[in-house]
Amino acid sequence: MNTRERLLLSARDLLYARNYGHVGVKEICDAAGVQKGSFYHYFASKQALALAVLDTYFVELKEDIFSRSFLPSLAPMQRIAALVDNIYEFQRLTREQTGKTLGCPYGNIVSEMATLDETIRSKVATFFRKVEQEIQATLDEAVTLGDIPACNTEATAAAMFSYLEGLMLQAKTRNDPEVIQALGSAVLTIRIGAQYPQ
Amino acid sequence: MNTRERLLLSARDLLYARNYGHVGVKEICDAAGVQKGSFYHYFASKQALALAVLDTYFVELKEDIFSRSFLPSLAPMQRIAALVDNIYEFQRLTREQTGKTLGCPYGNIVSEMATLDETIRSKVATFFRKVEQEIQATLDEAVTLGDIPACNTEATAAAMFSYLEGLMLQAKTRNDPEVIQALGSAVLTIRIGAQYPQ
DNA sequence: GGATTAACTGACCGGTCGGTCAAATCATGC
DNA sequence: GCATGATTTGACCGACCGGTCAGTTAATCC
Repeated sequence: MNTRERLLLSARDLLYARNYGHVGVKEICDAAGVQKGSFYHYFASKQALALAVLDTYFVELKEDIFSRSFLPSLAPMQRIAALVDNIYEFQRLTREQTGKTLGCPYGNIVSEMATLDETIRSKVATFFRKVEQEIQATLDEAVTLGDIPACNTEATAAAMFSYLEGLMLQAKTRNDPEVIQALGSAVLTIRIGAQYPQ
Repeated sequence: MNTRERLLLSARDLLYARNYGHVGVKEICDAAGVQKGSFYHYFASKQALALAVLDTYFVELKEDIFSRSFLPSLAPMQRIAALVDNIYEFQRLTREQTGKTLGCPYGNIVSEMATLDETIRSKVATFFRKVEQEIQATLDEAVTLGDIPACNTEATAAAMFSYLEGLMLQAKTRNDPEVIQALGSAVLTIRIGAQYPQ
């Protein structure tokens, strides 16, 4: 594995576990077996590294979870239910491996950095929008199929995603992923602008 | 105003705006017009200061918002709607004053510190539970009055609160409090364990 | 083989971190 | 006036921060 990739992998794990401000460049280098000088051969700054981690590995994680949730074989609303299951499973796994429930990688970094680094904030904001659009497309399909009454699917998708972020923060706060399973089903009850009573 | 109080007030504002790891003891002291030595006369550590801020000013903020939401003159579910309104109003105000949407003070610090400081994590977890209990009591009242069908009010309260945390994270991510108003009404649609179709 | 460039090394930079401490100053009660 | 304890001061500590840089090594190309 090349140097740049080793740095990105170490950074991914350390940043997710302990956040940007609490992880030093030296620590990332040590974990990757790389000298500090080499770090700055591949990345212009610590911030540039963090952006690269967001763009590659954190996005990869989202792709992985989404591809296992948004299956054509499932009915639209079942895909959203599967998304909750897969988020739960991922949080449960990291809890098993690290002893800590770490929450959402994107949610963590944006909570920490939104007011301090506009580049990071807007990158996460764009990422969030994309996720919401995927959920919205699923809701549109559900409406078309008549599975749910017509509603404001854009707003409902944003609300559902906000709820999932809230759930992951709850799980991190309690250091217990089970809350995601216990409360996850409610994501399906969220509705904005429903045109008919349910 | 005495020295300890000045330190707490400076810490409250700085910690809320820029988070624990990104604010130094010296900066808090400078803002309060206090020497560093004096700081350690009143607080054993930076962590102790943060805990004191949580216990006093952040709790005070919550009390303030809740007392203006959970009014006996309002029907139970209207109180929850009022809670959303007051959260929105607070985020809008801080955005107006600081140019940034700062999100939930508790959510921010627990997102940053949950994996690094068990004392802080459990304090926030306990605080969250209390908030959920207040919401639950309101839901119980709504069920008793027949305003909503019976449901698992404990789980529903936790889910509603998670949603509110998610909304505040969204507002911070977009640096725009309006999302709280746009999506806030959906909190009333969240339901877990409803015994009858709505 | 010689030149060029990429990759890497490790010491070093100024500055900041949380925290300490002995001494000075202040307020209080007797 | 004097003693006592609370409060304040500001210099100081070692560790660490993100980042730099001159120089070495390794790979590539003509």
